[in-house]
Amino acid sequence: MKFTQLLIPTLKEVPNDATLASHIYLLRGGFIQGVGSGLYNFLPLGKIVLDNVRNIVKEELDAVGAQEVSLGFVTPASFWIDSGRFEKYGKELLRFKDRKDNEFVLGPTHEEMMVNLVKQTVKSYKQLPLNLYQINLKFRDEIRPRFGLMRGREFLMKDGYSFHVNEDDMKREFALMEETYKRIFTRLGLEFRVVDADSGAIGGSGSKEFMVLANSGEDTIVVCKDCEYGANIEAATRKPMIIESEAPEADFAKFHTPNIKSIDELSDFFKVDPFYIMKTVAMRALYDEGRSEIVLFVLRGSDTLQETKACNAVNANELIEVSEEELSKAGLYPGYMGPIEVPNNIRVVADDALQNAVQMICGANAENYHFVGASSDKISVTYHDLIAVQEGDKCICCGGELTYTKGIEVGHIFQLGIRYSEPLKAEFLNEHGKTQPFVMGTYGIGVSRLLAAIIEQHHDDKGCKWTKESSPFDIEIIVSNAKDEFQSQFADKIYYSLKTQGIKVLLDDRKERFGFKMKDYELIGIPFAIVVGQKLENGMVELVYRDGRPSVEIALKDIENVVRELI
RNA sequence: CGGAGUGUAGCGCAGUCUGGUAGCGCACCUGGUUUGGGACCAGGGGGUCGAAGGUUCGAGUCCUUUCACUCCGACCA
Repeated sequence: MKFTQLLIPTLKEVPNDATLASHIYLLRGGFIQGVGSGLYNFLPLGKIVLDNVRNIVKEELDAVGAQEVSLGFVTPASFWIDSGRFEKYGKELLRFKDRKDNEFVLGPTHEEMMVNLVKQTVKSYKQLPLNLYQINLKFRDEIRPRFGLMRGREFLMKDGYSFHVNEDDMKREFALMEETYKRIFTRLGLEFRVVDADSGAIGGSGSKEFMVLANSGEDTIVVCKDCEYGANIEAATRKPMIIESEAPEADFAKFHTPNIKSIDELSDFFKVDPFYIMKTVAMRALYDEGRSEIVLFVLRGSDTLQETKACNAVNANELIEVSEEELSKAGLYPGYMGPIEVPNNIRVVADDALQNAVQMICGANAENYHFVGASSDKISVTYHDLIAVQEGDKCICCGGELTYTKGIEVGHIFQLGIRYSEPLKAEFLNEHGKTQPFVMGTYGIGVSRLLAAIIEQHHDDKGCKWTKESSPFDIEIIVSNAKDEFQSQFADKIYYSLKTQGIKVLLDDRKERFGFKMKDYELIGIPFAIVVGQKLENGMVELVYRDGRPSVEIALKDIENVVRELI
């Protein structure tokens, strides 16, 4: 394409609402245009990149037997009522009515639609397995859209769903999707990590996230320095801690501890490691239909509570903080709460690390008193993994040191099982002629988010640095002085020549000064450029690398070979 | 939803405190000079000052209401 024929409105100044590199450069480079909170138009360049990413996703999925479909963006509310998500999904679900007062939903994800599609068309085990996907718009009325394409309300997502006769076959497909996703992100030139994840609102058992490593990422992930282990902080586990300092020894007793409330104060007062103190965190758990209760989460004083894990442990929709008034109304004393002699049958959940714990100190649920010599046989609770893994903890796989890093979630795959097929009565006849629900998996990729992720990982202070397969063009030709007939004609000649060879070329034929065009080239971020300039008279052009390598001069006769080499 | 902030030309901003002819830079149009790192000169076009109401002889500026957007916290591809 010729620059003069393309709409590429590059911006010299930073739009004031953009803070993140990807947001700034995508706007400045003329890839996208903001139209409202979390809503963007894709301009010609942005659309080309989006299609590149989309095509890679499609190619890889088709290659392993998945089939593309396209589901309606507007979905009847009845589907959502049937699955129970009409209420549960909350305000993110954009609902509206048509002229006849029928209720509809803009699809935020398409489990219901896809299950319905398959339910109507697949009746026999002979038609399985089946993996269907689409690459389509989604709309989620996010509480707080931000960071440009990173978290829009309307976004492009690839969502895939697989249907199987049993768990084993679903797990086989799940593993296949993991491998396929790795190929997709590798082709896009991304440095990423596959991590264990929490399943969240979608539900299901095993789930894995694909994280693009970038400091601006919104997720904290735990990785092992010595092995492949990686997990979202929400799902990360560790090797049980071993403490060197001795456990205190005391018979079970109530101990006067006036004004000694925090773990630190207790640790000082009793001269024991926080490891031997029980920390009790009170949270209010919210359930469906407005029900809620106070729950006490108990863990070792050396640990901190991971809220997502805690939320899952009690099957709540959400955990919120409890005010001091609510606590005292419930008969609880901040600083003196504990799992023993709990008032009013308040629910208590303890961390796995407290199973069989002895010689612990914990709040006595009485003001100014703690118990000493407490052991887990004194308490009747359920045990769950509740702790947030800390940097420096030991890897559960190999014992290596765990550290934190930041990631952008670009893919998430789930083993759903019969979570949707059963309530929606999506069933088939198995080989024994018996009715059984489909065993499902579901697989998502944030396609438009990938554009942001690529730039987050590949940019400098001048602009974008698109990776080979994502770049809108393979190479750019810059005419140094477009009014110089000799330069223009020559640039034109190699432009057409490369183009006929199937190379995607952008010719900057604008009548602007050299510096102006170089700045735009760097901002847009195509991997290579050929500068046709003054040296042309000596039979030379210049090859510029966007990745920072020094440019080199090449002879005219070598241009095509060099270019073919590069791409 | 809680906290903070911003709405003035396509973009970035000043003007608002202290009411008195709506400005600057970039971009855009015309002509000319320039042409290897976002050129220069001259001329020009473009605004219901987010919206509604009020105070006033007079409101971008003061008052009330409202809308939108952005940033910091709980959700997610």
